[in-house]
Amino acid sequence: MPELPEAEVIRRGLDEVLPGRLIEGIEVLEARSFIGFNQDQMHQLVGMQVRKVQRRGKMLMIFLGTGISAVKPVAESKKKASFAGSQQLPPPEGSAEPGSTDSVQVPNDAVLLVHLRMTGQLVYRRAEPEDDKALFGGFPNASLIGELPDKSTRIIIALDNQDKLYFNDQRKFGYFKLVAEDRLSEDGFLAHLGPEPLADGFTWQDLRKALGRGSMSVKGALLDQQKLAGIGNIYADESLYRAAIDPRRSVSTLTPNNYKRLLASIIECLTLSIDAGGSTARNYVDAMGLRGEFLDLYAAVYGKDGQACPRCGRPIEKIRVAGRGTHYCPKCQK
DNA sequence: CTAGGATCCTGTCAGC
DNA sequence: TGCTGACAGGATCCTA
Repeated sequence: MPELPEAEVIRRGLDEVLPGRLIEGIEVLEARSFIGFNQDQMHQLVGMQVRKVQRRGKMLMIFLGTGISAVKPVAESKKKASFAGSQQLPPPEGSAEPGSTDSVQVPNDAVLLVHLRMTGQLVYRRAEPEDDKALFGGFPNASLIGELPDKSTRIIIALDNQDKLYFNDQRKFGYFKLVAEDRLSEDGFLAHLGPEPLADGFTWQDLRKALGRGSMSVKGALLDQQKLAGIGNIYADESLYRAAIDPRRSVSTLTPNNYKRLLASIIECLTLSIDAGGSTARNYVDAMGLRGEFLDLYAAVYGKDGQACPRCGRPIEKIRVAGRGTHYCPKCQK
Protein backbone atom coordinates (compact mmCIF):
# COMPACT_ATOMS: atom_id res chain seq x y z
CA MET A 1 0.00 0.00 0.00
CA PRO A 2 2.67 2.50 0.81
CA GLU A 3 4.01 3.38 -2.62
CA LEU A 4 6.37 5.99 -3.97
CA PRO A 5 4.44 9.03 -2.68
CA GLU A 6 4.12 7.66 0.85
CA ALA A 7 7.80 6.75 0.88
CA GLU A 8 8.70 10.21 -0.38
CA VAL A 9 6.56 11.95 2.23
CA ILE A 10 8.25 9.95 4.96
CA ARG A 11 11.64 10.58 3.45
CA ARG A 12 11.12 14.32 3.51
CA GLY A 13 9.94 14.23 7.08
CA LEU A 14 12.79 12.09 8.30
CA ASP A 15 15.35 14.08 6.37
CA GLU A 16 14.31 17.07 8.47
CA VAL A 17 15.01 15.40 11.78
CA LEU A 18 17.42 12.50 11.36
CA PRO A 19 20.61 13.93 9.84
CA GLY A 20 23.16 14.54 12.56
CA ARG A 21 21.44 12.25 15.05
CA LEU A 22 23.32 9.39 16.62
CA ILE A 23 21.81 5.97 17.00
CA GLU A 24 21.90 5.17 20.65
CA GLY A 25 20.15 1.83 20.60
CA ILE A 26 18.11 -0.51 18.54
CA GLU A 27 15.51 -2.98 19.60
CA VAL A 28 14.38 -5.67 17.21
CA LEU A 29 11.11 -7.09 18.50
CA GLU A 30 10.50 -9.27 15.46
CA ALA A 31 13.58 -10.93 14.03
CA ARG A 32 12.16 -11.41 10.55
CA SER A 33 11.61 -7.66 10.21
CA PHE A 34 15.35 -6.96 10.16
CA ILE A 35 17.01 -9.08 7.51
CA GLY A 36 20.35 -10.48 8.58
CA PHE A 37 20.35 -8.70 11.91
CA ASN A 38 22.86 -10.04 14.43
CA GLN A 39 25.15 -8.88 17.21
CA ASP A 40 27.74 -7.57 14.75
CA GLN A 41 25.18 -5.42 13.02
CA MET A 42 23.89 -4.17 16.32
CA HIS A 43 27.38 -3.12 17.39
CA GLN A 44 27.96 -1.51 14.06
CA LEU A 45 24.72 0.45 14.17
CA VAL A 46 24.95 1.83 17.66
CA GLY A 47 26.91 5.04 17.66
CA MET A 48 26.52 5.68 13.97
CA GLN A 49 25.30 9.02 12.80
CA VAL A 50 22.60 9.65 10.23
CA ARG A 51 23.86 11.57 7.23
CA LYS A 52 20.83 11.78 4.98
CA VAL A 53 17.63 10.03 4.02
CA GLN A 54 17.06 9.14 0.40
CA ARG A 55 14.61 7.08 -1.59
CA ARG A 56 14.65 4.76 -4.59
CA GLY A 57 11.24 3.63 -5.73
CA LYS A 58 9.45 2.49 -2.59
CA MET A 59 12.70 1.88 -0.76
CA LEU A 60 13.89 4.30 1.89
CA MET A 61 17.62 4.58 2.40
CA ILE A 62 18.99 5.99 5.63
CA PHE A 63 22.66 6.78 5.10
CA LEU A 64 24.83 6.33 8.15
CA GLY A 65 28.39 7.30 8.93
CA THR A 66 30.81 7.01 11.77
CA GLY A 67 30.06 10.62 12.59
CA ILE A 68 32.37 13.31 13.91
CA SER A 69 31.39 12.34 17.37
CA ALA A 70 32.86 8.92 16.89
CA VAL A 71 36.29 10.52 16.73
CA LYS A 72 37.57 10.48 20.27
CA PRO A 73 40.80 10.43 22.22
CA VAL A 74 42.46 7.03 22.12
CA ALA A 75 41.96 6.09 25.72
CA GLU A 76 38.26 6.77 25.69
CA SER A 77 37.68 5.13 22.38
CA LYS A 78 39.32 1.91 23.54
CA LYS A 79 37.14 1.83 26.57
CA LYS A 80 33.96 2.50 24.67
CA ALA A 81 34.75 0.14 21.87
CA SER A 82 34.53 -2.90 24.05
CA PHE A 83 31.13 -1.86 25.28
CA ALA A 84 29.59 -0.83 22.04
CA GLY A 85 25.87 -1.10 22.28
CA SER A 86 25.55 -0.48 25.94
CA GLN A 87 27.22 2.90 26.26
CA GLN A 88 25.84 6.34 25.89
CA LEU A 89 27.92 8.13 23.35
CA PRO A 90 28.91 11.77 23.70
CA PRO A 91 26.93 14.43 21.87
CA PRO A 92 28.06 15.73 18.49
CA GLU A 93 29.78 18.74 20.02
CA GLY A 94 32.22 16.58 21.91
CA SER A 95 34.46 16.00 18.97
CA ALA A 96 37.75 15.92 17.55
CA GLU A 97 40.78 18.04 17.78
CA PRO A 98 42.74 17.10 14.72
CA GLY A 99 46.15 15.83 15.66
CA SER A 100 45.31 14.20 18.93
CA THR A 101 42.77 12.00 17.30
CA ASP A 102 42.35 8.40 16.65
CA SER A 103 39.04 7.53 15.18
CA VAL A 104 36.97 4.61 16.23
CA GLN A 105 37.07 2.36 13.24
CA VAL A 106 33.72 1.35 11.94
CA PRO A 107 34.31 -0.76 8.88
CA ASN A 108 32.29 1.14 6.32
CA ASP A 109 29.69 3.74 5.94
CA ALA A 110 26.44 1.93 5.94
CA VAL A 111 22.93 2.29 4.62
CA LEU A 112 19.84 1.23 6.47
CA LEU A 113 17.33 0.08 3.87
CA VAL A 114 13.66 0.25 4.78
CA HIS A 115 10.91 -1.31 2.67
CA LEU A 116 7.38 -0.85 4.00
CA ARG A 117 5.77 -3.34 1.64
CA MET A 118 2.08 -3.68 2.49
CA THR A 119 1.48 -2.49 5.99
CA GLY A 120 4.72 -0.91 7.12
CA GLN A 121 4.87 2.45 8.85
CA LEU A 122 7.59 4.65 10.24
CA VAL A 123 6.64 6.83 13.16
CA TYR A 124 8.99 9.41 14.59
CA ARG A 125 8.11 10.23 18.20
CA ARG A 126 9.67 13.15 19.97
CA ALA A 127 10.76 13.04 23.55
CA GLU A 128 9.02 16.38 24.03
CA PRO A 129 5.40 15.59 23.36
CA GLU A 130 4.34 19.23 23.18
CA ASP A 131 6.29 19.48 19.97
CA ASP A 132 3.33 18.64 17.84
CA LYS A 133 4.88 18.31 14.44
CA ALA A 134 3.44 15.06 13.17
CA LEU A 135 6.03 12.82 11.64
CA PHE A 136 5.00 9.48 10.33
CA GLY A 137 3.92 7.70 7.24
CA GLY A 138 3.01 4.48 5.60
CA PHE A 139 0.05 2.21 5.95
CA PRO A 140 -2.75 4.27 7.49
CA ASN A 141 -4.04 2.75 10.67
CA ALA A 142 -4.33 3.72 14.28
CA SER A 143 -0.75 2.77 15.13
CA LEU A 144 0.32 6.02 13.49
CA ILE A 145 -1.20 8.00 16.32
CA GLY A 146 -1.64 5.53 19.15
CA GLU A 147 0.55 4.60 22.04
CA LEU A 148 3.83 3.02 20.94
CA PRO A 149 5.15 0.44 21.00
CA ASP A 150 2.03 -1.53 20.21
CA LYS A 151 1.43 -5.04 18.97
CA SER A 152 2.49 -4.17 15.43
CA THR A 153 5.78 -2.58 16.47
CA ARG A 154 8.71 -4.57 15.07
CA ILE A 155 11.75 -2.33 15.48
CA ILE A 156 12.56 0.65 17.69
CA ILE A 157 15.51 2.94 17.14
CA ALA A 158 16.52 5.18 20.01
CA LEU A 159 18.30 8.41 19.17
CA ASP A 160 20.75 10.50 21.14
CA ASN A 161 18.17 13.25 21.70
CA GLN A 162 15.80 10.70 23.26
CA ASP A 163 13.49 10.76 20.25
CA LYS A 164 12.49 7.39 18.86
CA LEU A 165 11.79 5.94 15.48
CA TYR A 166 9.25 3.14 15.41
CA PHE A 167 8.81 0.64 12.63
CA ASN A 168 5.33 -0.86 12.78
CA ASP A 169 4.20 -3.53 10.39
CA GLN A 170 1.02 -5.51 10.86
CA ARG A 171 1.70 -8.18 8.29
CA LYS A 172 5.47 -8.41 8.70
CA PHE A 173 6.16 -8.15 4.98
CA GLY A 174 8.25 -5.03 5.32
CA TYR A 175 11.84 -5.07 6.42
CA PHE A 176 14.96 -3.27 7.53
CA LYS A 177 18.28 -4.31 6.06
CA LEU A 178 21.74 -2.96 6.78
CA VAL A 179 24.24 -2.88 3.94
CA ALA A 180 27.68 -1.36 3.51
CA GLU A 181 27.40 1.74 1.37
CA ASP A 182 29.95 0.55 -1.15
CA ARG A 183 27.89 -2.60 -1.63
CA LEU A 184 24.56 -0.86 -1.99
CA SER A 185 24.32 -1.75 -5.66
CA GLU A 186 24.55 -5.43 -4.78
CA ASP A 187 21.24 -5.40 -2.98
CA GLY A 188 18.95 -7.72 -4.88
CA PHE A 189 16.02 -5.33 -4.98
CA LEU A 190 17.88 -2.13 -5.77
CA ALA A 191 20.10 -3.80 -8.36
CA HIS A 192 17.17 -4.61 -10.60
CA LEU A 193 14.98 -1.60 -9.91
CA GLY A 194 13.62 0.27 -12.92
CA PRO A 195 13.93 4.03 -13.50
CA GLU A 196 12.31 6.71 -11.36
CA PRO A 197 9.17 8.14 -12.99
CA LEU A 198 9.71 11.49 -11.27
CA ALA A 199 13.33 11.86 -12.35
CA ASP A 200 14.18 15.04 -14.20
CA GLY A 201 14.07 14.51 -17.89
CA PHE A 202 12.09 11.28 -17.79
CA THR A 203 10.20 11.28 -21.11
CA TRP A 204 7.36 9.29 -22.61
CA GLN A 205 9.96 7.55 -24.74
CA ASP A 206 11.74 6.53 -21.57
CA LEU A 207 8.47 5.20 -20.22
CA ARG A 208 7.84 3.22 -23.40
CA LYS A 209 11.30 1.77 -23.23
CA ALA A 210 10.89 0.91 -19.54
CA LEU A 211 7.59 -0.90 -19.97
CA GLY A 212 8.94 -2.91 -22.89
CA ARG A 213 7.48 -4.21 -26.12
CA GLY A 214 6.11 -7.49 -24.90
CA SER A 215 2.53 -8.64 -24.61
CA MET A 216 2.25 -7.88 -20.91
CA SER A 217 -0.72 -5.83 -19.75
CA VAL A 218 0.06 -2.20 -19.09
CA LYS A 219 -1.14 -2.63 -15.52
CA GLY A 220 1.18 -5.59 -14.99
CA ALA A 221 4.07 -3.66 -16.46
CA LEU A 222 3.42 -0.64 -14.24
CA LEU A 223 3.46 -2.85 -11.17
CA ASP A 224 6.74 -4.48 -12.14
CA GLN A 225 9.39 -2.68 -10.09
CA GLN A 226 12.10 -3.91 -12.41
CA LYS A 227 10.46 -2.02 -15.26
CA LEU A 228 9.49 1.16 -13.41
CA ALA A 229 10.15 2.03 -9.78
CA GLY A 230 7.60 3.04 -7.21
CA ILE A 231 4.16 2.34 -8.69
CA GLY A 232 1.88 0.02 -6.73
CA ASN A 233 -1.70 -1.05 -7.11
CA ILE A 234 -3.32 2.25 -6.13
CA TYR A 235 -1.30 4.54 -8.35
CA ALA A 236 -1.36 2.08 -11.24
CA ASP A 237 -5.17 2.17 -11.21
CA GLU A 238 -5.33 5.91 -10.66
CA SER A 239 -2.81 6.70 -13.38
CA LEU A 240 -4.51 4.46 -15.94
CA TYR A 241 -7.85 6.01 -15.09
CA ARG A 242 -6.52 9.53 -15.58
CA ALA A 243 -4.89 8.49 -18.82
CA ALA A 244 -8.13 6.77 -19.94
CA ILE A 245 -6.29 3.57 -20.78
CA ASP A 246 -7.75 0.11 -20.22
CA PRO A 247 -5.49 -1.66 -17.71
CA ARG A 248 -5.71 -4.90 -19.72
CA ARG A 249 -4.20 -3.35 -22.85
CA SER A 250 -0.93 -4.90 -23.86
CA VAL A 251 1.97 -2.46 -23.74
CA SER A 252 2.70 -3.33 -27.36
CA THR A 253 -0.59 -1.73 -28.41
CA LEU A 254 0.03 1.61 -26.73
CA THR A 255 0.51 4.56 -29.05
CA PRO A 256 2.89 7.47 -28.48
CA ASN A 257 -0.14 9.49 -27.45
CA ASN A 258 -1.07 6.82 -24.91
CA TYR A 259 2.41 6.96 -23.46
CA LYS A 260 2.34 10.75 -23.30
CA ARG A 261 -0.96 10.70 -21.46
CA LEU A 262 0.15 7.87 -19.22
CA LEU A 263 3.37 9.56 -18.19
CA ALA A 264 1.57 12.85 -17.54
CA SER A 265 -0.98 10.98 -15.44
CA ILE A 266 1.64 9.11 -13.47
CA ILE A 267 3.50 12.31 -12.68
CA GLU A 268 0.26 14.06 -11.71
CA CYS A 269 -0.92 11.29 -9.43
CA LEU A 270 2.41 10.90 -7.71
CA THR A 271 3.13 14.57 -7.20
CA LEU A 272 -0.41 15.40 -6.12
CA SER A 273 -0.23 12.67 -3.56
CA ILE A 274 3.17 13.72 -2.30
CA ASP A 275 1.98 17.30 -1.88
CA ALA A 276 -1.26 16.25 -0.22
CA GLY A 277 0.45 13.72 2.03
CA GLY A 278 2.86 16.31 3.20
CA SER A 279 0.40 19.09 3.83
CA THR A 280 -2.58 17.19 5.16
CA ALA A 281 -0.80 14.80 7.46
CA ARG A 282 -1.85 16.60 10.57
CA ASN A 283 -5.45 17.18 9.53
CA TYR A 284 -5.63 13.61 8.62
CA VAL A 285 -4.62 12.61 12.10
CA ASP A 286 -6.79 15.14 13.87
CA ALA A 287 -9.79 13.95 11.95
CA MET A 288 -8.98 10.36 12.84
CA GLY A 289 -9.83 9.73 9.25
CA LEU A 290 -7.27 7.00 8.68
CA ARG A 291 -7.83 4.72 5.79
CA GLY A 292 -11.14 6.07 4.57
CA GLU A 293 -9.95 9.64 4.38
CA PHE A 294 -6.72 8.55 2.89
CA LEU A 295 -8.29 6.84 -0.06
CA ASP A 296 -11.00 9.45 -0.48
CA LEU A 297 -8.39 12.14 -0.75
CA TYR A 298 -6.26 10.50 -3.36
CA ALA A 299 -8.38 8.03 -5.25
CA ALA A 300 -10.83 8.41 -8.11
CA VAL A 301 -11.29 4.71 -8.78
CA TYR A 302 -9.30 2.70 -6.25
CA GLY A 303 -11.67 1.00 -3.83
CA LYS A 304 -14.64 2.71 -5.50
CA ASP A 305 -16.18 -0.19 -7.36
CA GLY A 306 -19.89 0.35 -7.78
CA GLN A 307 -19.60 4.11 -7.36
CA ALA A 308 -20.09 6.51 -10.22
CA CYS A 309 -17.16 7.38 -12.44
CA PRO A 310 -16.34 11.06 -11.84
CA ARG A 311 -16.10 11.61 -15.59
CA CYS A 312 -19.03 9.73 -17.11
CA GLY A 313 -21.15 8.51 -14.23
CA ARG A 314 -20.93 4.85 -15.15
CA PRO A 315 -20.21 2.56 -12.20
CA ILE A 316 -16.56 1.80 -11.57
CA GLU A 317 -15.86 -1.89 -11.97
CA LYS A 318 -13.44 -4.14 -10.19
CA ILE A 319 -11.75 -6.87 -12.15
CA ARG A 320 -8.58 -8.92 -11.86
CA VAL A 321 -5.57 -7.94 -13.94
CA ALA A 322 -2.05 -9.27 -13.48
CA GLY A 323 -3.29 -11.05 -10.38
CA ARG A 324 -4.35 -7.83 -8.70
CA GLY A 325 -7.67 -6.26 -7.90
CA THR A 326 -8.09 -3.60 -10.57
CA HIS A 327 -10.52 -0.71 -10.54
CA TYR A 328 -11.45 1.03 -13.76
CA CYS A 329 -14.21 2.70 -15.71
CA PRO A 330 -15.30 0.46 -18.57
CA LYS A 331 -16.58 3.42 -20.55
CA CYS A 332 -13.77 5.94 -20.13
CA GLN A 333 -10.80 3.61 -20.32
CA LYS A 334 -10.12 2.16 -23.75
C1' DC B 1 8.56 -13.91 -22.38
C1' DT B 2 4.33 -14.14 -19.87
C1' DA B 3 0.57 -15.75 -17.02
C1' DG B 4 -0.87 -17.74 -13.10
C1' DG B 5 -0.52 -19.59 -8.67
C1' DA B 6 1.47 -20.13 -4.04
C1' DT B 7 3.93 -17.92 -0.40
C1' DC B 8 4.73 -14.83 3.54
C1' DC B 9 1.12 -12.47 7.44
C1' DT B 10 -2.79 -10.61 10.11
C1' DG B 11 -6.82 -7.64 10.36
C1' DT B 12 -11.28 -7.08 8.39
C1' DC B 13 -15.55 -8.19 6.65
C1' DA B 14 -19.24 -10.90 4.29
C1' DG B 15 -22.05 -14.74 4.95
C1' DC B 16 -24.21 -18.18 7.40
C1' DT C 1 -23.82 -13.33 18.30
C1' DG C 2 -19.96 -15.97 16.83
C1' DC C 3 -17.57 -18.61 13.81
C1' DT C 4 -15.43 -19.54 9.20
C1' DG C 5 -13.44 -18.47 5.08
C1' DA C 6 -12.26 -15.23 1.69
C1' DC C 7 -9.72 -11.25 0.77
C1' DA C 8 -6.30 -7.58 0.76
C1' DG C 9 -1.54 -7.07 -1.76
C1' DG C 10 4.61 -6.17 -2.63
C1' DA C 11 7.79 -8.97 -3.99
C1' DT C 12 9.68 -13.52 -4.94
C1' DC C 13 9.69 -17.99 -6.48
C1' DC C 14 7.88 -21.76 -8.97
C1' DT C 15 5.48 -24.12 -12.73
C1' DA C 16 3.11 -24.21 -17.14
